[in-house]
Amino acid sequence: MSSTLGYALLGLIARRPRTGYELSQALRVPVGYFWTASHSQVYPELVRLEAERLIRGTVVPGPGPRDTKRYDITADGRAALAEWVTTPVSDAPPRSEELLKIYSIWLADPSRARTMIAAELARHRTQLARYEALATEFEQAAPVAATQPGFGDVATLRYGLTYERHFIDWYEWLSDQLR
Amino acid sequence: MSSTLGYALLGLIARRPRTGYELSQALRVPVGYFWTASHSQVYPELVRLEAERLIRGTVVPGPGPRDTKRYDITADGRAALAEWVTTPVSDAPPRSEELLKIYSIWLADPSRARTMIAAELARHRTQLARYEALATEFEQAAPVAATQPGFGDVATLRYGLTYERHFIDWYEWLSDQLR
DNA sequence: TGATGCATGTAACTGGTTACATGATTTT
DNA sequence: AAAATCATGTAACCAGTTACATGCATCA
Repeated sequence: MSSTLGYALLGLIARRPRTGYELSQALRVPVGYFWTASHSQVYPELVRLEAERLIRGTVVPGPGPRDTKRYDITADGRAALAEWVTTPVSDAPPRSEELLKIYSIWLADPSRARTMIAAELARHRTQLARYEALATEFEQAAPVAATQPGFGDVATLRYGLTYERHFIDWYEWLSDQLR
Repeated sequence: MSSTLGYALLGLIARRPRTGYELSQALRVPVGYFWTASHSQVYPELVRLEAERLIRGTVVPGPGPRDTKRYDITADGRAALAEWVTTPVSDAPPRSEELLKIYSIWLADPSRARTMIAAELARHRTQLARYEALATEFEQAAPVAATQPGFGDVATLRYGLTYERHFIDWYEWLSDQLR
């Protein structure tokens, strides 16, 4: 196997069996806070994963009008996923359009630049608030061991939280510089 | 105009005229620390930018065997770039394969997980050291106004620096959790 | 009766990566 | 003599986005 999307799907199915529709819905919001996909990507990928015997689909009567297919992970799928998570990530740095804009911010009109930065700050503060609300929920629940699925949620949420805080700090510094 | 790559190129050319080859070289290392491209993307994009009169190319004798084309930004190009940098970024969250792996780390063999995390920590520490060396250089130079090209470098480097520190803190927390 | 949700697909297009191609000059 | 650098392109492929298509059930 190869594609990152495939592993994103395996990661979801490994937690509990799901239908293609449910997986498509889940991927509209970023999995682990940093991966999205559209349903037009999901359905063909599920076909590929099943062909490779990493997941198994069984037709069940759906809650909607049509029958639906519920996918479950196989032993092979679980092994493939467990192996993938510990292989080194590609060393290509992540792309950021946001940073690329700041690279050329020096030639923008200063008042427009300040407006733009204020808008980005607001956006990141909203996101931070969302993460903080989730974090509060998590803290009230029982602590999770590192071998429980919930650990993935806690760890990625913690990253999201500090990621947004760091972004906000930086934008605050930036808006200071433009004053 | 539209493509992000086009704006990355404009951002470089706005600082000083460059040849296609020089631009390809510059983009092998991420511009603003967060955007790369290969030469096979750069050359066609330069043709498009010139067709839109955002840049102007003049043939000059190159340092190598072939003649080369040196591109300079036009008034239109500068205006397009200045406008783009203050328009809101797409609200799609950035993708991160790294985070997606952590989302499923719970089902990995714990000792392999620890090894992987140690490797990622080392990678981020190396990157941080690189950024810190650059930051020291910048601090020794004269301070730059927000309307000077150097401001883009200083601001993006500052982001890179805190980004890596934040990543390192998070991985340290993570390796604590796995112990 | 019109919108929303359930449910699954295909097609066209865009952006990016990898590989292939060519050929002169300079350095080892 | 071979490798690296200069210099610029094309082609094939892969991943991801947007749009198109269908049709039933439920709710406002």
